[in-house]
Amino acid sequence: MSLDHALLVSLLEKPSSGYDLARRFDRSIGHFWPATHQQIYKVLARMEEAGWIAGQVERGESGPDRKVFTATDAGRTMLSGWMVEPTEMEVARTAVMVKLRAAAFDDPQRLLPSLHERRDQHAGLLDAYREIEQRDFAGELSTQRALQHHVLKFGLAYQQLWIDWLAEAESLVAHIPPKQDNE
Amino acid sequence: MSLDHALLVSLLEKPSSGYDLARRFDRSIGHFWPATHQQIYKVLARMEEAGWIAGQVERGESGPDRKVFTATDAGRTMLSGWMVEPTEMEVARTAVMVKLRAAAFDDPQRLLPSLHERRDQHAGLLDAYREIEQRDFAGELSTQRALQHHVLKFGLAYQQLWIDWLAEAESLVAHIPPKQDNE
DNA sequence: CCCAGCATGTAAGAGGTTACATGATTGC
DNA sequence: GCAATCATGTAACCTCTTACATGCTGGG
Repeated sequence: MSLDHALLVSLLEKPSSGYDLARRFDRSIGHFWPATHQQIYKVLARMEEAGWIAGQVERGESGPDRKVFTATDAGRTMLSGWMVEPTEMEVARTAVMVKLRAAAFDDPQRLLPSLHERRDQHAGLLDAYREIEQRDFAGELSTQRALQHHVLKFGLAYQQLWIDWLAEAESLVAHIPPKQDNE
Repeated sequence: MSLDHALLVSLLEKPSSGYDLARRFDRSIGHFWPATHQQIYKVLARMEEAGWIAGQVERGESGPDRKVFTATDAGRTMLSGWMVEPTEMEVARTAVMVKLRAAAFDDPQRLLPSLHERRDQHAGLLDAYREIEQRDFAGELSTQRALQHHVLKFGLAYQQLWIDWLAEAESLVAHIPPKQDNE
């Protein structure tokens, strides 16, 4: 139930409407906690009722109205308590791993295209992260920025890990004699 | 909907009852696709109905009956088709990242204990993986074993990544002047 | 006698995804 | 006139988690 906390942090960083949050989630924090607008609106409503955030409707002169949310003191307190709780390790469900094991019961070479495609995707993300780093995290950083930068560094290292691992996987799979009866 | 495939692979590796699978998932494949026995029984029933696996009840002389499942040809075909489909990148929801960003609005040092605890957990997993590697993947390996080994290598690198990143995070957080008004 | 392990489930609920809905404005 | 963008939702569905249920056996 931690989309709540991600949204609260986002609102502390900058008061926003649900629509704003949905778009920002596509970029910054959404890389580590993705959410759709449907989810976001629902959680915002729940949090407003709980008193953790307060919404104020802004009349739109040109365009529709927007409801801008701000974190309340109660929300800040809640977040502060959550922050120090031990974080249970979230489980990774990675289909690629299952496929690698499945390859033992088929011609492993058939995996090559999807492995390669997957590697391209990670390389694309890595590039995107690098651009963000260049653009937003060069030179001296405030505390807030430094913390955000460290989060980004995890992303960089994680994508690199995938790229390296997939490259090895491709070469491993490519060198297996095809069509052998292994079971 | 990929617990189906994980179970199928497990059944190809060795025909088993739901109970067996639940216990094996705690160790091997469960590190990359965890599942509880409740889930497993339900999916097994669904897959049997679909004809991907076949169950045979073994009367237990001492102890309860067990229903042992085997992958069918249809199941094998299904798996083979799934294997070559492109794997969409699964999203990582990592609460620690949210907490790091939240720390900018609180005293960051309060994060230290949970970061350290978390690092211990990853170190423990790393050790466990290393033991598995020593025990099960030494010397010459069959195709099946080699593939499984590569999956394990991802786990090793992943845990190491976390450990390094958390260590850096701790030192970053520790060196921030406490109680400053950053917002 | 009680607890741990074997073996199989049902049921309720939380969280997330996908599809669908509405209504206004700006740009081509 | 039509598509895209702004802005906010509802509804159905799937997956996974957590709690509860049952009954039998072997060991201390």
